[in-house]
Amino acid sequence: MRSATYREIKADLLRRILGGEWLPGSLVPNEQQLAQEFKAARATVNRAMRELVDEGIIERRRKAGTRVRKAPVRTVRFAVPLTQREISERGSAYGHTLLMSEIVPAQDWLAERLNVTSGAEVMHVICLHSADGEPYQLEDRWINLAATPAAREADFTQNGPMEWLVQQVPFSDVEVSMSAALATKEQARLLKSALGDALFRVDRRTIWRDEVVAYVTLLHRPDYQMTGRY
Amino acid sequence: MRSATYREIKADLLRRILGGEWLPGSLVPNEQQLAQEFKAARATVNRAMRELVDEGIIERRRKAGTRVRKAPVRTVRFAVPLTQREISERGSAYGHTLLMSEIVPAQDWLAERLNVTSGAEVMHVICLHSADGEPYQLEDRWINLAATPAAREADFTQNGPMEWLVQQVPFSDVEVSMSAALATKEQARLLKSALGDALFRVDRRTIWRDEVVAYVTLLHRPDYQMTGRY
DNA sequence: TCTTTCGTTATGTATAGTCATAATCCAGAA
DNA sequence: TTCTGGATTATGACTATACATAACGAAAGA
Repeated sequence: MRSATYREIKADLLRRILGGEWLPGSLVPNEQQLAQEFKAARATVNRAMRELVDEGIIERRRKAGTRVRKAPVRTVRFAVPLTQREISERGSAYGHTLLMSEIVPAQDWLAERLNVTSGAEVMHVICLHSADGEPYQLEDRWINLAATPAAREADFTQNGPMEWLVQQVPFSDVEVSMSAALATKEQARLLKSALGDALFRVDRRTIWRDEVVAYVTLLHRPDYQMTGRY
Repeated sequence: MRSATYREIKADLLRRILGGEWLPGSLVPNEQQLAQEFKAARATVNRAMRELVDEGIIERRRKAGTRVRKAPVRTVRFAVPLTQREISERGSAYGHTLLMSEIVPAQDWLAERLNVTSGAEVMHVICLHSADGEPYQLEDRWINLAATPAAREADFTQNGPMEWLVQQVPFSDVEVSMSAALATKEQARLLKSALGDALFRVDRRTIWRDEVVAYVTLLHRPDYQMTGRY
């Protein structure tokens, strides 16, 4: 019998778990035994098992051994696309209109979100993204000028503020929160929907080197869905 | 100089990338060179780099070498909690009321979602979850009885249908989609909110062994937020 | 000039052996 | 009886080596 690859081992272990052969909570044979069974090196079995840990299928503790998780870690991964890419990958024509761009002192609520002193200069940009000419997303962004002074000279007519920011801070940490919100009159007008429609709202804080670079609210049309998979 | 661990190597590579020493798109030294630099084995460098690939920081291709990603993979991971756990971990008292439980033939729209023939028997369960006595989430679930016949005898008054299902199929594949919806009169009444409020809606299809086991719609109170992090 | 072939190269995977570390368990002391 | 300190054990990590594989690129052939 030929020795198995780590992928084959991983697939086989997964099969036994999903197939109910090894029940949740039960102890899995140790690396030595499995290595022998699959005629592979212990390191190979180890790699297969490590990936199963990453996927939340099993739990491992030194000396205690390896167990099938009782309640698998259930997380969904959502892709967070740039609006422009999201639209063009659907095959639609992307466009955006800069509705506002001004520099103002930060209000209290904003200063807290951006983690700056109240009254510090921030840039406020409102931008409407469209797909095939139809309104798609309303972007309301606040940029911390202390963290990214280059924003003063940025031209958001060519690239939207989102694309610009991603170029500035490609490896940022981001906090996201999603909720539902009722459309105000102004929002409804811009998104060509009705006053009081339920809009899907995404709030993001972009953090880079312990500074909040930007805070943005994205409002989507009522029919918008964000989908993901385990 | 002592040889570095894979964690140290990974941290150092990350530092150089985040610190701007290695710019997006640029070529990273190969494993040999890095192994020499860190006085470690190639396998150790390899492991560090593989984890950076997992995290979407770098891209690797045989022969072509390793590059810093230009547009890092941006995904958010959301924990998908069981409602009961979500509430009790907040320190609130959990409760639920079974509002309906009946077996009916599947309508066309549902048959499509459950991937069964139109008219097949499905179980329809509606359940209201509460935190500290206040309505928290309205669960409207359809269970494919062909896939989980045991649901006929299940008692959802002790454990909610969600907990029951997780026990039945602990390792399921799940499709999630989130959106905003307007509260109907009935929904508003149950959630003690107002008619026409914007509710945060989550739809989930639970798939196990290529069968759709259940389809559920979860409606949250207007102030509900789902948060995550990169 | 265009195409095919093949050598080179960087990553991908596997191996055996070693040492490190955390956790369990048990024996013996207080 | 309770506590403490090893002995044991399973995973975690690292090394050196080897071969596999994908892809680039240059040389050979049409």
